[in-house]
Amino acid sequence: MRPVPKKKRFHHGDLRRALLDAVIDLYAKDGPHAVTMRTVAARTGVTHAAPYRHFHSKQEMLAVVAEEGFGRLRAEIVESMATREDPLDRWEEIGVAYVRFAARSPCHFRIMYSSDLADRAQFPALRDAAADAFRLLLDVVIESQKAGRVRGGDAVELAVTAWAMMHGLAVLLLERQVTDVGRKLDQAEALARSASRTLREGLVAKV
Amino acid sequence: MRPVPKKKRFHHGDLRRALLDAVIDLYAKDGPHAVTMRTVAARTGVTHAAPYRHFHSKQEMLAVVAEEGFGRLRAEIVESMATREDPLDRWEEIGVAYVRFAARSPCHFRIMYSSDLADRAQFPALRDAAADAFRLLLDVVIESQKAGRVRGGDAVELAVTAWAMMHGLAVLLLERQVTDVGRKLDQAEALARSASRTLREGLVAKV
DNA sequence: ACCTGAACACCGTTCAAGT
DNA sequence: ACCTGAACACCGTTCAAGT
Repeated sequence: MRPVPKKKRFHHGDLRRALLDAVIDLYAKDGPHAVTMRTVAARTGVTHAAPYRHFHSKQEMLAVVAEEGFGRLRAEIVESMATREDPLDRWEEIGVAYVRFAARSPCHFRIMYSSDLADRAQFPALRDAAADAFRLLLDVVIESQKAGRVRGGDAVELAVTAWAMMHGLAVLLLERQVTDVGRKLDQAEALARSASRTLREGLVAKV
Repeated sequence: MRPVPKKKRFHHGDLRRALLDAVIDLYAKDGPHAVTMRTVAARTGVTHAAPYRHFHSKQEMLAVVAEEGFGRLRAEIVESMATREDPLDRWEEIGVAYVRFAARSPCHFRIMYSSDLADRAQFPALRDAAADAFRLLLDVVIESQKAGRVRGGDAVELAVTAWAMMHGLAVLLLERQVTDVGRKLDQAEALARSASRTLREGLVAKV
């Protein structure tokens, strides 16, 4: 009846969790190259075959990390949206939150959009998590249109336009392709806010 | 005095060129995973150590491909700009050309912005080629400001905003994260044009 | 049920040796 | 000067075997 003490049943209470955390740790410490099945396993104190009990492949393990990243992004967007009432203000806040997430959680962001996970059909849970985050933006667009605050037209297209702008900013800042601008978090946020407002003007223009 | 016939001096007349072309061929045919020193070498009929006579590393070889990509992008932008006189029209045309390039040359585009080449300080020629392309956009922004056609402010910031939007669109379309929208080239171009015009409205707004 | 140890087929890179 | 052949230290993945 009495179960074996959980602590010593296996090497880890929760190896799966430990592996996912190790991915981010190693990525943050030594870069994307340092994240291998072998280093991740070693960091959690198991051999490099052990992770295959919890994930079918390295790709799947990274997909779970990415999925969690989209969950966190969504939570942060929801939180930032709560500070505003006006739909256009909310729109702006989403964009700023998106870029801020990329700046604060660069490892998650890079894994979320890594080319190895581009085939979303292969990772339904990841696709859904990404869609849930996008849905927040889409809802605000629809709300803004209903309130007559932005021009009509395909809501998805407008949402994609806004998303593209923020995604582009996040990527360019993260990859340091924007000369020095991305070094300070404040600058990244300020740039995102400025870009958001420019876009807002453009969207309001044709109401 | 008489040199050895060029044709048979070595296995290739221009192995370097053949290797660079093989990178794109393999990428287009079998994806990024298929591009290894060994497959690239095999495709050009040499052993996998031979490329090291022409490039210090795989990374450097890809950097040269990326550099050529930026050259082609720049040429296409110049060509598309020539069709317009008005600075704001030129601006729009740059954006469309950027997205069109990504849609037509996805392999080059992906290599140009691959995370492995993110450290531009390591590849000065690549950095310069990218800067040359960005310079086209920046010049149009400055021209537009001088003509009083868009609001004032830091020209680099405005140019980055425009670049970010088009880059974001290109990336999202290429990675098929925009649901189905990116399947047809025409749709990608149309979306880019629409987004460009929205942005233009936003930039004109505060003149 | 979960992990180990050894093996397999791959990588990128180096280097003595050939021509 | 340019390429080969063999070696090295890595990968991701598989699987019989242990507990």
